[in-house]
Amino acid sequence: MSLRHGILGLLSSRPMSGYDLTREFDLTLVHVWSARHSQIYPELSRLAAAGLIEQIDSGPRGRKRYATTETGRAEVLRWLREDHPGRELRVEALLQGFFYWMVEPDEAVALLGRERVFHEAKLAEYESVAGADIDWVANPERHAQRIMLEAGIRYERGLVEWSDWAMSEIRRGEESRRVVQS
Amino acid sequence: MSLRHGILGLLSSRPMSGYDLTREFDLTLVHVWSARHSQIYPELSRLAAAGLIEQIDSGPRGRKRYATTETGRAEVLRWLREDHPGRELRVEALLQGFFYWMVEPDEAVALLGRERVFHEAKLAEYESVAGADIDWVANPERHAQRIMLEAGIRYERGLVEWSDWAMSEIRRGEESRRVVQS
DNA sequence: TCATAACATGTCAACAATGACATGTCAAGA
DNA sequence: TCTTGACATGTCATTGTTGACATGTTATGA
Repeated sequence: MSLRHGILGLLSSRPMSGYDLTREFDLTLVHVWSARHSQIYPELSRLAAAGLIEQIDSGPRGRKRYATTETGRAEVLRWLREDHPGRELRVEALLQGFFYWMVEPDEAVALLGRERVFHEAKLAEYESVAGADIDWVANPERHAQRIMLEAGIRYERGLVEWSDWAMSEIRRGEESRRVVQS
Repeated sequence: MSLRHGILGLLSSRPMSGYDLTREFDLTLVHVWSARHSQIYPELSRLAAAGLIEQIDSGPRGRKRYATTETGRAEVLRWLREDHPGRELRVEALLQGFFYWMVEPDEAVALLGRERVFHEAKLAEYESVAGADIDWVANPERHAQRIMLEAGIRYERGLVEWSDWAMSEIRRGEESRRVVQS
């Protein structure tokens, strides 16, 4: 249940409302863990009931700000130190790759081209954030963000390069089977 | 709903039982999309009811073999050509990275070291499969598997290299803040 | 002969996640 | 004055996923 820890982690840096948390998930965490407001609000109630966070004040428009409690911060640390964090991947576009053999090589190459376009755009987006005029080492929190951004950059760059490799590999396979057959 | 398409894709290569499918998911697809037998069996019933697959025979121990129907194969192709395959990532270990600032630099480095160990082992595993005495281009299906294996190799290698980079980056940040402070 | 392990299929309660629906506030600018 | 868009919080039905429970078969080798 990482939604809980994502919220707890964000609230450890500063008090936030459900709305703020939703925005934060959408802007940064979404790249590794997405969450909608419809999941966040009920979880805030549960976390408050469990004593891991508490509502510290109310603002205009019914805004409710929450902060972590001592127990809540301890729970994030316990989670960070945990022995077996989930590393499981679940990517529909990569699942599709296993079935590229079902289409003609030309089309498989086209599908890979589509992947390349997507990952190249993502890469450009990340690189522009990384290149922005920000003092990334000013504080440890921003530095952690920069480090995770780098993971994203390398991930996307890896997939761009992989797409290229895969396209040429498909041509190579096609060629090699053509030769064997004749 | 990619479970459905994973099953349909696997059955497009050869008829299989729920047991076979579970094994296949566990051996290969698990790296990008996991599924347990408790999810597979009910889905097989639904797919059969929808006319996308059909039971072609029965074997010993109550074994039931299924094959795709024409409609089923068409559905896989429709899915492959679909405009917006999900590329969303959800990796708990990477979510944790955003909160590394909550622990001391030494501990953050240790946590990254743990990640490095994990990804290095995964990488070695994938590389040993890739290096096995297999004719990967013999047929398009195996070739697709090799291409996806390559994605895994690059993904894991990327994370090993990223871990190294991140560890040195944390040291650099620590140093730079120490200098500013003094 | 018997134990074990792999083969084989299923159900179900609990939990996680999504997308749609629902409601209302406040600031800014036309 | 009014409209629009951002702010803000919630619910709920449906669907996806897990882990535990349940049951029985067949081959292998001790």
